[in-house]
Amino acid sequence: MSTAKRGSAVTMHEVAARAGVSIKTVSNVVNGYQYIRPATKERVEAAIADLGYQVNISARNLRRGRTGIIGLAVPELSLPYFAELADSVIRAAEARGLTVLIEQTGSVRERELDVLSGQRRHLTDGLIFSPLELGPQDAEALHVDFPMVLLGERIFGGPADHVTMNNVEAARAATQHLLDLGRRRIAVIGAHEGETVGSAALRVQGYRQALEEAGLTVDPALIGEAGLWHRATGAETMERLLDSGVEIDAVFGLNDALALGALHVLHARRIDVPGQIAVIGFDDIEETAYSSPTLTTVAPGREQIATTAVDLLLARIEEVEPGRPFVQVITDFEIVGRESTLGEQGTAG
Amino acid sequence: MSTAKRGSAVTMHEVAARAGVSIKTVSNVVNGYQYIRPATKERVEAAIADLGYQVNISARNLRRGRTGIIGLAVPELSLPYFAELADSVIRAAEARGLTVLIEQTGSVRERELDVLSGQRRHLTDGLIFSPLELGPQDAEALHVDFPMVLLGERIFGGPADHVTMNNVEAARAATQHLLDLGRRRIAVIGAHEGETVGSAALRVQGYRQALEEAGLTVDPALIGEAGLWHRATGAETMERLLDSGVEIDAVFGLNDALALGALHVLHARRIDVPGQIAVIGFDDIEETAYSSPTLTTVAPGREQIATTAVDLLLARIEEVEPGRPFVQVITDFEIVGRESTLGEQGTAG
DNA sequence: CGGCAACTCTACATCGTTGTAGAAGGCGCG
DNA sequence: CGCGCCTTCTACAACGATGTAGAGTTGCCG
Repeated sequence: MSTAKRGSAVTMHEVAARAGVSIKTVSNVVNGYQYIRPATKERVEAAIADLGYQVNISARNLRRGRTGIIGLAVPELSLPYFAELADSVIRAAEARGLTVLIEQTGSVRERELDVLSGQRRHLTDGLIFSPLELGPQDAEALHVDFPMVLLGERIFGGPADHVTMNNVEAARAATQHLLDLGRRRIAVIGAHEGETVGSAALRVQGYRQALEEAGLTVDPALIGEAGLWHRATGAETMERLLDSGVEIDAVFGLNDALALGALHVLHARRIDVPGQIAVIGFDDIEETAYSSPTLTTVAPGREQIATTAVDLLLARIEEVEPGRPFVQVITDFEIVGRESTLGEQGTAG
Repeated sequence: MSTAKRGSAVTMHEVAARAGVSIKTVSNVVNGYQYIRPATKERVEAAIADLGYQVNISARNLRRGRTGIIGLAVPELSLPYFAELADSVIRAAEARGLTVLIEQTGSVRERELDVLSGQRRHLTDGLIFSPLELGPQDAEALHVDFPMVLLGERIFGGPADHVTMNNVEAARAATQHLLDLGRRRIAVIGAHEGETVGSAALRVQGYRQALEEAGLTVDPALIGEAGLWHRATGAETMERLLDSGVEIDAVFGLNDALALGALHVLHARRIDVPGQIAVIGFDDIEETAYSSPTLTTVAPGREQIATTAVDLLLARIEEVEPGRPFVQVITDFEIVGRESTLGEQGTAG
């Protein structure tokens, strides 16, 4: 039914010629301009179908000064949390007619800085950026002149919209969950020594708060460092803690990967979870519902984060409200209780 | 040091004016044209730096007819295998100066077809496509006139380059691994009834081959259907098989997610793995090295698949060899033995 | 019936870059 | 000296779309 010869691009000129109208009328039809006689519209549409015409996005972008693409910069897609986040962002963007271009920073500071200044910014209308390594010394770099939404705590006072969960509060709740179960020797896995503004610091802070509110003192021997928040480092840190001989009856993994790594070690060492040691994670990645035992964790409202971020970015791109001050949106979280703290009763159907 | 006012885009005209040269000379400098006096080049470069100029990619794309972006269409990033694959593809593309735009098809046939004809094709120079749902009836749709590389078995005789592992052979090896351990009642999870060309069919075929070579007959009661290859469906199928009362001493999950779902159920039912039932998966996603027990699986050479696919696509895009016939590249695989079949001896470090 | 508004469509300039063609100057060589 | 060749740079016309301005038509109202 269609003569579609897409290889050698059909342009509006050819469609216009076939329909016997001007090229601008074709443009008008394509863009849904209202003042077109139905008969003309039909002729143009028929010509479009016959020739298999599709608009040249590069040309449109050039003319409109917009690309319809937004960038999403994350550490790595092989980290399940970011893969799931990317999934949600892509869905949210798609629902709003946007396409997503993903950049991986590999949690390397230099690459995170590149993202802010790189060539790729010209391919996109805006950026959703989840930095891990940038610190206060990079605040200046965040003063960019394109629409950007940052994911994660507003740690630098940076000039951009932020979407984040309340890390301190969520970590406090996670710790409280363990305290409620009668645990008193709660280890942390994933702390970053010296850091004061990142997720690690905030979550540790929440942990401390919960302990202090419960009248307990924080034992430094229970704070396990882990630079990268991967399964492997979680496993290593767990081993280090166990080998140190310090008494432990619960573990708070600052993200799920760490907690899963810890779970792995506990299993290997035949330590009963949650009998001897209860474990809680953070992020609610899908895997936590299928590990053995299933992992109690903090669900950060991924969908909500994604849609909020896309909406904020779109508002900036479209300059709905030109001088709007930068906002910080705090999303909801929830403790999802599973076997690693509740035991068998935590089992789902 | 730089007067950078990027908001209202600096163009080549302004750079040219400031450097006192023609706009084309600026273009020449930017593109590394060789016949430029060093002095001129310096002046232009200084002007570029002063004004914070960056080329407008849309304009360049329009003029060059290329975008430097390749599309990657996968079912879902929340499936770890595809997230890890996307990770590898992005890295490979980046190393070759390309950017990747991801599309999720959600394993919906209609959306997979959209990918082949959609608007987005104009944003990209080519496509790496991992279809799951397209069947023989869609062969026609695969006749596209843009560069495309398909991931997965060359199931439709489609006119495109293919990169795939040998599914049949790999599944045969996986099954053989279980047979070598003395297992005889090997269940399969993830079969697709009636399918003859997809990964499911090919892997089941490999399974059958191995059994037949071992002189065993294939018991239909051991073949568990599971449409979606998710953890949840793996769990459901495992439960169904167990409840059916059929004797089982091993399970072959046609992908890791299914196997992990099965593992979860076995754990919940206190069935010893691999004591009573050994489990093997397929894909070697990172999670398999950290599950409890760790999961034996088939590693498909993800990096190799990604780099090969990107290279093939790039060759098509650049028409290195215009009429080159379509190739099918078979990548290597490897059985990674872990606890779920080998028991404790399978433990790493 | 004149005038004004609402339609419908068109010509042209323009977005910012790069390819083509060629001008201008210098140099070597016969 | 004159020719050709290399070097350096420029003017101009594209790429394919859309915004602007405005030319014709209708139709309605007073």
